[in-house]
Amino acid sequence: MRTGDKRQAILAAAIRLIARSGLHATPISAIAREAGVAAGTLYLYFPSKEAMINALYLEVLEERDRAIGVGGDVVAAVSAREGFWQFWQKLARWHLDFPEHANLLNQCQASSILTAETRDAEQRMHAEGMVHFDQAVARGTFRPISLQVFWALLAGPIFVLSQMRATGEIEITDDVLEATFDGVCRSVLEQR
Amino acid sequence: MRTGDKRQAILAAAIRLIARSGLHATPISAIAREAGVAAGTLYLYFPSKEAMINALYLEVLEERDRAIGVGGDVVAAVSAREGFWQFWQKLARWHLDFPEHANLLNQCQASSILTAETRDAEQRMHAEGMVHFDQAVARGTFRPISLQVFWALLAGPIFVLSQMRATGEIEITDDVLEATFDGVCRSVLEQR
DNA sequence: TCCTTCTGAATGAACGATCATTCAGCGCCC
DNA sequence: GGGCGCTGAATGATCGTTCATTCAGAAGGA
Repeated sequence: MRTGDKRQAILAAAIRLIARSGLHATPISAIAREAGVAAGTLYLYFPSKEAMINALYLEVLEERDRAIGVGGDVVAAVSAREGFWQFWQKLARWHLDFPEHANLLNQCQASSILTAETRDAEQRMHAEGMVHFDQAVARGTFRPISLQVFWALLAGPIFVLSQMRATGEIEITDDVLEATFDGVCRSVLEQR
Repeated sequence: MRTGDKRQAILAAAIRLIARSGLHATPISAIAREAGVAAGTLYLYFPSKEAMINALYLEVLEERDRAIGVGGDVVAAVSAREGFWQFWQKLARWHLDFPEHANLLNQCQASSILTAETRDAEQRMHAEGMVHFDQAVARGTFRPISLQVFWALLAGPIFVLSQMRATGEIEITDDVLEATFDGVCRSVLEQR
């Protein structure tokens, strides 16, 4: 087993269990058992449970950012809608392909377990994405709205669909995804 | 103190503490202290902590449904956009006026603490809202999309804005609300 | 009206279970 | 044999839940 594999095993186990049982009902002992390590091993990699969850949150966030790219799709495509689709679809697919990861982000954000340092790190991560957004607005690709409203209109529907599917309220087909994307386009894209 | 006041005091205390500390870090002892009752008193009103949270979830959900009405606004207004605004704005205002309540819904939904009975009860609550939606689609008020996609496009942005404000990432002004609503209208309203 | 009896809501100390965390010791590889 | 990665039993704190006890007030008789 390579160095660092145990760390990844612990984080992967934590994601599975937190998604299955919730943050409130996922003890260290269960995470260690699921990861196939001893409880004490966890404290070789993280100073505390809270620190572990914060590290997990940031790693999952980075994973998602890596999966959707830095936003280069929007600038490199033939049409505004096509470029935006590439970007939006990656974000949606990630949330649907990794429901446990998406759920972890949700639980962490809502439960006030994240420290100020974690939130700062998140802000710094998102800072580079803003550059692409400003450029796209200046070019007339997006309607002139603030970045926050833009993100709410773009990502909010994905989060709701993802959560609906987690509770079995809906099955996400390509039709559903395209219908949602069509709506999102109308809300944020400059119609010409 | 009237009969039932203690029950309400317990639920109100639970909302405050769960929003402040998270579901994972809110013991019965703290809820009882915050409510000004003994720990044992909690078990006169609820069979267990889990049952208390489930009851709390349903009551907050009913409270929200009561605040936004049954959807009569959409049918009774002079214009489609005006009627939809009345409805959408109530939903948005509720989430912004009661951030602790909104956060509770979020934490409960994400943490798999809700029982199958609770989810069933929620489904039954939402059933009546569908009737208005179907009528509005038939009348040509809304674009022909499924109820789930409609809800995702309508409510998703509100949830994101509400969560952003909770973390201090944004201040919600009337401008922000109107810009978001404008986007939502473009995505779900039939443009004529 | 006054005294006695009864009721049940409320209490909070106590309980066993379980939690996060620690650390002395084990085994493995250089 | 020495150092390192890892173990898992031990620890004290804290958890959800219980229940013997309290006591304010309702009920009823004289």
